[in-house]
Amino acid sequence: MLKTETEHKLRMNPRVGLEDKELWSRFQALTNEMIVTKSGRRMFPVVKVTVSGLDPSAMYSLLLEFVQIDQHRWKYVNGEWVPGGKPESPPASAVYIHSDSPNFGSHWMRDPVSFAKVKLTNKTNGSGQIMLNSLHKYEPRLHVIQVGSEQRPLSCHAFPECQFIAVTAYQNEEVTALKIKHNPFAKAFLDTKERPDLHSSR
Amino acid sequence: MLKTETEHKLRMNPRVGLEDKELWSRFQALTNEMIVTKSGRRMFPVVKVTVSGLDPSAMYSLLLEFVQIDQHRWKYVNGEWVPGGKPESPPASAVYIHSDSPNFGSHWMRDPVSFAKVKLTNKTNGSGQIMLNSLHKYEPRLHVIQVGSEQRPLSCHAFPECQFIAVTAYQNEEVTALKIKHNPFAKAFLDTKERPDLHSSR
DNA sequence: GACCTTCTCACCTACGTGTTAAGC
DNA sequence: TCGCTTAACACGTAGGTGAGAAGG
Repeated sequence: MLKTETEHKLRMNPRVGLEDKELWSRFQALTNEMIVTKSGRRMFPVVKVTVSGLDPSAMYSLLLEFVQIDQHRWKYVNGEWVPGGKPESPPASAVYIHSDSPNFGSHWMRDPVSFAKVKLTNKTNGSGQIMLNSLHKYEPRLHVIQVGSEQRPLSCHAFPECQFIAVTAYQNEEVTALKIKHNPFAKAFLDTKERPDLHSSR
Repeated sequence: MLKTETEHKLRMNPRVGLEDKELWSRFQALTNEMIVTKSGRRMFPVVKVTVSGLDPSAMYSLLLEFVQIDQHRWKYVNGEWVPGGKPESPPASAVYIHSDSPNFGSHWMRDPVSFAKVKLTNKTNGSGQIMLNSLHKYEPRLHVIQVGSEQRPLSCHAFPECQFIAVTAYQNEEVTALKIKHNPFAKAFLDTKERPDLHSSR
């Protein structure tokens, strides 16, 4: 069953699944926002994927690309995101290489692959950080690349549930509340930002 | 100059250098000790090496092996380590695979390679931790392995300066004092363990 | 003035230290 | 008792949060 010809490996078709889809969908319903800072800010939720269909003994790299999915700049007015203004020139390629790269197919398929450490910025920074235009809309896409053999992409998988607008400060307070509710690092703000429909004492 | 034949790559001779030799030597002079715990304990100092002489485009893994260098169990008596008792059966192979593995020769040669995250234990634990026999003497050795092509070791480099006795609690208080003096994580104990020949009044 | 960005801050998570007392 | 191991602990490092004030 397991052919070893390079020809066979190149034809393998990776399958990709997004984890935490329910949480992502709740942010998507509100129009998600991600903070960008000079020194780089992590994403929350985290893009986390299950991968299958790779050759266990072949070598791959996993890349997360951030694609600006429309031309206009966005603006938050009266509780709503509306297109407006002139678009910024799209920055250089926004591609994060997963730090486990390169690695065997068996490694990528063993456990879900987390992109927790990717950092978003609005300044040209030291390597490893992703520069985005503030107030523009992005969609993350996963690329699986086989090492050697021309490095051409084996597959590309888009995550529409993970679309977001890059911001330097949160605009929609419902987004803020949902981030605080689920991100352990924001636990300090749990008391003050609880939804009014919950027990608000204490 | 750069031949691409596999035959050539296999013949390349990696060169390895140990960093922080001066610090390691100071511990060696006292007979170094490393704590082992159930949940795993990091080493201090950290084994850190510079690597050169690899094929930049070939793929390698770096392994740190802990070799039990003599048969007897050691005992700390009257400020001295003396051999004694019967030796434990040597445990299964104690080999730590650097988490950047596998990677290109260019990656390993770009910056010094740190083994800061290796954890030493005295219990059979979840993977990734190195089990050692307490009160036995060990020497770390670095193996450079080329991926594919039979996985046979390209080179093996021993670090006699890094020999240590595994312990569950420090025996020589001079070792303790030197660890506290240089390990940032032990800064809480700097006041109480200062050498008497230094200014001891804050 | 309105909008967007930057900086500092308190407050967390997460975990690496040797100490100490208890366990065996 | 003695020797060795374990677990709880206080106190650090390192760095991820949004808040809020200040800057442009």
